[in-house]
Amino acid sequence: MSAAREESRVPGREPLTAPVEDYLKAIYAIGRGSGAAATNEIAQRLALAPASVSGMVRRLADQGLLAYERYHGVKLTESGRRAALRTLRRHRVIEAYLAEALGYPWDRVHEEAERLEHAASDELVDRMAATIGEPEVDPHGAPIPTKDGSVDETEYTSLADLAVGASGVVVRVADEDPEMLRYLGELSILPGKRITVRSRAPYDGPITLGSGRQEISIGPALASHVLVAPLADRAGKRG
Amino acid sequence: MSAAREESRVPGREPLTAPVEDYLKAIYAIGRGSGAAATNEIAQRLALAPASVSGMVRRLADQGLLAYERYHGVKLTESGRRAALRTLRRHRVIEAYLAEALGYPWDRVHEEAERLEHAASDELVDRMAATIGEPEVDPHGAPIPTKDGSVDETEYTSLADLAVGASGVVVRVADEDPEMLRYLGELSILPGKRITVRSRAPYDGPITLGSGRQEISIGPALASHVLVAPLADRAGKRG
DNA sequence: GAAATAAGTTAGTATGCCCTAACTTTTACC
DNA sequence: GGTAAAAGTTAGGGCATACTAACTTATTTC
Repeated sequence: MSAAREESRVPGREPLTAPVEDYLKAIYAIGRGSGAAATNEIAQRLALAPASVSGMVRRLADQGLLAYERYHGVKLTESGRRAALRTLRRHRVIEAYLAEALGYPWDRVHEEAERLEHAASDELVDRMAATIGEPEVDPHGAPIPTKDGSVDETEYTSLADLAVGASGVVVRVADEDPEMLRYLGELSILPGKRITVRSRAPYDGPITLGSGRQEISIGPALASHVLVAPLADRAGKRG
Repeated sequence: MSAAREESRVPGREPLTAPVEDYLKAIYAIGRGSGAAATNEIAQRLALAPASVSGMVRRLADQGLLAYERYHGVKLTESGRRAALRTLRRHRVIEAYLAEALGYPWDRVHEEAERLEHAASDELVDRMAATIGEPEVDPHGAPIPTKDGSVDETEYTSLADLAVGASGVVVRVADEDPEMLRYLGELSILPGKRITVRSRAPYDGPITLGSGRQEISIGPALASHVLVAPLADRAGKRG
């Protein structure tokens, strides 16, 4: 039980609140690399009212974490970007650790990490990473930022955009929806899996894939959540 | 005013906030077994103003977690006790896990656990416990409550109360002060260690101990933070 | 057992973060 | 290029938790 509640800082990090870290993560995810994040999109990702975002965004700008121009969205400052990447590192290392060291199924690591990322110190996260061999990606294939704040920001191709005949290796799947993850698991569409687009039905219809020795068929909504590294054999992207 | 709040439950636990969990832990620690907890003592443990405690205590009573009589302190209800023990289990399992699985030094597990206990799900805590073999005590020797809410509440003797000539096994040390823990570590006064009181200087002076093949001397303030299970050989308690 | 002291409470205020309702600015379209 | 729709903002509240200052109740002391 803590006496001396004083500062209660987490070692190696300014004491950002959980909501603030969530805002920064969301803004990073939206404007990855460059673009500005729209108030409405932040609100949607965080399941908040746009008005709430306006208020918070102003405070974050005052703290120097965001560059904010009224009516024109926000961008992370360098300091904001660093804070976002620290949180992202925490999140993904925790996900990887839960899966690797504690046998968590990949569809449930996200939710647990979502809470732990705000409580774990950098030291804990670094120990976790070391214990499981400094992984470079989380269980869904998302790259883990390094301690010094760099990330692989390669933009991969969505499976929904891969042309018929093209092959690729699944590098990453969206991590938030447990049901979707379980389904992808059943189909064994997992990071590392090599797949080939065999056919696409018209009007955004099902996509048929060759994957290993089996053939499977998925809808475009699902396909859009699967990112692949195209293999240079026959075809490229589809417009 | 407040009634049951819906959303965002942590699996297997009512959605208590971090402050509430801290209050319950503190109240449990104060009145362990029976007694009522005084407002001032709660305030001191949590490093809060007494007025803040009055306010919170009323709300917790409204929620059925405390029995509260104005001007006469509080006691945990059965529901409050269960909640306190869940948090305590989380705390101690996490401490044990950090030490065992991640190589944390015993003087730093407390602080980290203090934050994680509010974010970890019961499932995570149970997986941690299973992974390190269902420990019964944390690294400082404190008993870990079981999932179904029972704890060993044995009251041990403080080393400060052990009579000259008496022997005992260290079962537990206070866990909050890292510096003290490092010092105890240097002296290798650790849970499991067998010690004998060789002499006591008068006027609350230093206590000389035989411990293994060495002889060490500690002050009564430190000794009061070391709990021992007396061995029935020569003498009993003092005072 | 009354006065002094300690302990505890209420009142009023602050902060962080959220909401809805109403208003303003930007954008998109004919 | 003016107007409707979309996007964003401000105004005004609410809730949880904390604080200080002032008041009340309980306990101690002579």
